[in-house]
Amino acid sequence: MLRIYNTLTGKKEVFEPLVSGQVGLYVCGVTVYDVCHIGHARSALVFDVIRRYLEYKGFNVSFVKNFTDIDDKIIARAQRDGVEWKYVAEKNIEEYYRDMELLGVRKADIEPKATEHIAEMQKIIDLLMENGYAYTKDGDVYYRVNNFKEYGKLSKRDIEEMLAGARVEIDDRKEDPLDFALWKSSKTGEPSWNSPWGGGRPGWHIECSAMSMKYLGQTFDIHGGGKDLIFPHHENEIAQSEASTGKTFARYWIHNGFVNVNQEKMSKSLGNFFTIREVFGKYPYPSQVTAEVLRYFLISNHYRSPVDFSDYGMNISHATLDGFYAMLQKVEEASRRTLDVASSDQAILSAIEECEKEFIEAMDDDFNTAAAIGSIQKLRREINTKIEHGITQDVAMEILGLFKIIGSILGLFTIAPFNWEFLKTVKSEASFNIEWVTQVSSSMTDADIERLVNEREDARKRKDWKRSDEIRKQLSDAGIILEDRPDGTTRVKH
RNA sequence: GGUGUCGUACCCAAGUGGCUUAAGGGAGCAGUCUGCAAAACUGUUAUGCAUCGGUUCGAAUCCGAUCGACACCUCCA
Repeated sequence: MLRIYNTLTGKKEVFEPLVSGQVGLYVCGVTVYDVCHIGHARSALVFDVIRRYLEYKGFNVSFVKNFTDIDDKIIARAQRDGVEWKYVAEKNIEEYYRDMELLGVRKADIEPKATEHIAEMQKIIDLLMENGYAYTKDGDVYYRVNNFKEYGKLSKRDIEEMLAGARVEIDDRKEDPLDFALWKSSKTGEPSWNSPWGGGRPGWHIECSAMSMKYLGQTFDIHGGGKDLIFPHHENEIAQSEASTGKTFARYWIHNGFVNVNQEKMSKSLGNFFTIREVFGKYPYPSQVTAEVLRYFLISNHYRSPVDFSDYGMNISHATLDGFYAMLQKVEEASRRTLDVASSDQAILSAIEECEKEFIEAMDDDFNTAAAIGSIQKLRREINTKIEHGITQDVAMEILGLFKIIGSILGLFTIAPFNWEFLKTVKSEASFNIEWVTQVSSSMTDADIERLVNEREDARKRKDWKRSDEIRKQLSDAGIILEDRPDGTTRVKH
């Protein structure tokens, strides 16, 4: 039984979709005025996992994620750079897709663009005009917040208190400072669409009402986004949508927490701002490895809590994944050996069962990926303990199968175990600060490595420990780690 | 000024009334194994969950106060 924390009620609720077996999921995508940072990555990853889990649970998910490709910031960016606003939007959509591919985030089922839904937006504004929720002023159209009695129900805000805060801008054109624009008249040179209220462009918020309702219906199951969108964006979406339809808009609201740096929200002014691209560029491993490390890092916290991004955190995540991949390598080796019966089989099979149960229990509890990961950690330990005594092929296949399923939900373990790249650690003596190694690509070819490993094996047979250790050192300097197995053979990690 | 979230071991982090005299990971220490390593494994590190009161048969979990951190009220994932 899946339970979801609903921002609207402030409680975890049992999830029951509108139509049994179907889920309509809308997530606010990006406003394409710039490239994505790791905050966007977190949001994308969180909802990627939620979507995958819903699918795993057997729901038929309609996942809609929009692009807001017309907005003040896009226009401002275009003016700053002396390019067409359309170019800014298209360029950043391209960049977005590149980033999402790097991250291994699956595409949504429908990815609509605001500029392709102007008519739908105008229809909603029309309805709002008709029933008194909107008014025009000098070619702009505003939403009359005071008429929507439930305004503030999502962000738990009181209209009176907000006014008392006195930080709302005063604008003579509005009847009330809280009113917000549904439609903005365009100045010359700005993008403009014809409308009953004159040439102009949509205000922020209306695009999400239009696109979500178009593809998922006037009432749909889940609406998500970053915590910062609760107010005003989602509050306004509710006001617009519910006032125009008279029906409940989204039933469950899910909001992910921020990515912080040094306990503070990332922001350009603080200079603690990382784009997805920068992280991939800086982290000296293949992008598939980086993707899993970043993903692991971000989902090892609960999605609603803030998470502090750091090099250290990335390294810890990498080291943890190393543990899983090292185990998977051993299991894969075992799966190639023939062993008819093994005393540990039963223990592992029940550990698998236990893990599956705990994993589902954790995910069912508001997508608790942190606890879910705990369950596979326990299994990893159990497998490592038992695998020394040998396991049968069947059991090895069971293990690999389970990790495949769990991996497909979390977006992890997508790399063939022997292709994983282990963390090259540099430990300082003081604590255990691990630094990113700037250069890991070794000049050694696979043939070189093989030759040295073979030479070392000969040396070990002769009990020439000196030569053996020399070679091990030489390889470790090149970033290749050797582990001697009990049977005399050697595992090569690189 | 208003509103909200949060404060769990050396670090990260789950748990939000009895399953928990607090999961999992990292780090430290002590072992097992090993030619030595590495890896893996075992044991160990919070009678206590910011502080002080209260409610309850029972609280990290509920209530109140205090201290601290962050966020939102303006664009923001």
